[in-house]
Amino acid sequence: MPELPEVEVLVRHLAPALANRKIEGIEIKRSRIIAPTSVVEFSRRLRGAAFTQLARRGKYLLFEMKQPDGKTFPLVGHLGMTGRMYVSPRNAPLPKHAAAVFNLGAENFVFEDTRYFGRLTLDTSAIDALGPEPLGDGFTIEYFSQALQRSTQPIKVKLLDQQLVAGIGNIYASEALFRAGISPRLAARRLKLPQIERLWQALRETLSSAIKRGSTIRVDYSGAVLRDGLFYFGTAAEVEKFYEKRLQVYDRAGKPCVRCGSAVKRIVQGARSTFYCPKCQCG
DNA sequence: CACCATGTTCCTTG
DNA sequence: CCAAGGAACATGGT
Repeated sequence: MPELPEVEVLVRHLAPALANRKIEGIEIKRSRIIAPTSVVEFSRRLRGAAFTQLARRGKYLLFEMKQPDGKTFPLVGHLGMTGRMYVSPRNAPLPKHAAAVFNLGAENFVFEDTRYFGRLTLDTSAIDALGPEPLGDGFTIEYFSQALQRSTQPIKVKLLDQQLVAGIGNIYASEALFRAGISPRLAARRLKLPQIERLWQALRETLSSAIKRGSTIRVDYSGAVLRDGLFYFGTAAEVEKFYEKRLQVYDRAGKPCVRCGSAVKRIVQGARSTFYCPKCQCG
């Protein structure tokens, strides 16, 4: 379920549910998701520890753990393509693709991941390589402009570079370029300053409005309820209402552009789909 | 059967 | 050495 907004919404949901909960036991069902940490080391460090703080960095979740002696250490999570994390009653059945289960006493903290691309590990090295937070103070127009000048890659591909800016994924890269009216094929270094400013603004608006929307829907990550096809859960009516106006171009190939009515196109860049309106995004 | 999928890493090629 | 492109990872949906 991953891109910055969905991770942010998840973090806000999980933080109060996990705060001060102690880990009584751990079950690792797929060791690849804790790599490069070993199962033995993972269990040794975490059994008896408690969750304290929870934060987000790019698409990563940063759990602060506290040992009985008061020392703290970080636990790093990533949802990959299909990961979900939630707290559910201990007697609830575990999902088919449960990757890790933490016994919190009356409840379990479950990390479920169909494709097992996600991570829940003690290795924090991935965090160090991340660029600035797009919604934070470090992501200035000056920084963005300088960084883009050094790249010949198409702007859509460059936006997925987590060292440029952290948290943009395949969906919101297309969405932000649509909002800014910029062609995804334009080489990064070819963007003019007005375009860079528009894109900078579009990125921040796209992400923050997605966070806002995600925060308004009733989210039940644990329930065996409907999902919206990607990230969220709720009743049929809730999901339909939520889904309706969520994305403006992504996955809309052949459908009319919401702004001008011409057909949305799908192209492949860097082996991944890009969606755009050839008429609104000709710059 | 074919192709597609929210992400990251590793390998090859130029 | 660097950038770019692609495959791999693993499972499911259409």
